Amino acid sequence: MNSQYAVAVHILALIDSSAEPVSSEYIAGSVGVNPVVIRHVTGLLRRGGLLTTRRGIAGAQLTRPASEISLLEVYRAVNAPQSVLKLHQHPNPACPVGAGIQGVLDTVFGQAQAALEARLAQVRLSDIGTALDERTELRTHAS
Amino acid sequence: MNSQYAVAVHILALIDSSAEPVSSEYIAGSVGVNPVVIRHVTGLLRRGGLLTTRRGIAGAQLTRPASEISLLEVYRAVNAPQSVLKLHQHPNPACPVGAGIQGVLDTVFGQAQAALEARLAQVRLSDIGTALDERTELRTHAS
DNA sequence: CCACATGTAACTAAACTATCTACAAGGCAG
DNA sequence: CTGCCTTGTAGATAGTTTAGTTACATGTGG
Repeated sequence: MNSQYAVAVHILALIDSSAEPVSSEYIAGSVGVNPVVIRHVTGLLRRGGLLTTRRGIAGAQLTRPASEISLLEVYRAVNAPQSVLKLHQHPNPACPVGAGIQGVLDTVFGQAQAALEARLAQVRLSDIGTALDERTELRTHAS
Repeated sequence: MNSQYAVAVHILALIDSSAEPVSSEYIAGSVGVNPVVIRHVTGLLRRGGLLTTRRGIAGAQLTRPASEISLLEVYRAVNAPQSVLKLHQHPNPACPVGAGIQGVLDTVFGQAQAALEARLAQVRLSDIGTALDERTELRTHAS
C-alpha cells in the first residue's frame, strides 16, 4: 500500500493552507501517521525541489506558488520512475512468448503510465486547495 | 509487486498463440511461476468471462477472438475495482485539510485511473500477439 | 481403477510499509 | 553556554501483502 503519494499531497496542501509554520509533529497529527514518516516524505519533496526546510526550524515552505506545482511533480518526487503496473520477473526465454512478453508489456505499460501522468499534470496544488475549501464550505453549511 | 496483471496477459497471449491446448503446468513454465499461481489467475479470467476451462481437461480457451479482447477487460478481471493510487488511512477529521483530503484525492485519483484504463482499452490482445511476432522475427534475423 | 488435469484451501517464506526508538545536527531563548 | 525545541536519518520491529508450496477434492478419459 504505497500511500506515500497521498501523504505527500496532504503535506503540501497543509503547508499551502496554513499561514502559520507547521511542524512535522503537527502535520503528523493531521495526516494520521508517525512524524518520522512525515519527515521522510518531506525529505523526498525537498530533493524534488518542491519545498525547503531547515534543521531546527519548524515550518517547511513551498519553493513556488501552489498554482505552479502540478500533482505530477509531486508524483515524480515521491515515486521513483517506476511504473504502477508491474512486470513478472522470470519469463522463460526459451518460449517465444516468454522471450518477448517483457518488451511488449513494457511498451504498453509505459503508455498507460504516460496517460496517468498526463492526467496528474493537469491538476495543480492550488486546485486541491480550492476543492478543500469547497468541501469545508459544504460541511459548514450542512451542519 | 502486484504482477498478476502481467501474468494474466502472458497467459492469454500464450493461449492465443498456441494451436495445441496448453496445461497450467506448461503455462507456468513459460511465465516462470508456480502452476498454482497460474490456476489462480486463470480462475480470475474465467470469472471475468475471458476464457473457459474444464476440470480434468488441459487447455483453456478464449471465449472470443483475441481481436475482441481489450487489455482493459483483462485488467478489470484481475484487479478488483481498486485504484493504483492509494489513499492514506487515518487523516484527522478535526483538521480542515484532514477532513476533506480523502474526498478530493479520491476524485483526482479516479481521474488518473480513468486515463490509465482508457489507454489500456485501446490495446487488444491481438496487438500483443502481433508485437510478439515482430519481436520474434527480429530476433530470428539478428542471430 | 488409475493417471492426469483443474479448483481451492491452508501454511510458509519473502518483500514491503509503517511504527517506534534513538541519536546526530542545527536554531533559539534564557 | 545551556537547555529545549526542531529536522534528518539510521536501525529494529510488527503488520500486511504476495508468491511458493503442499495437500486434497473434483472431474476426464483410457
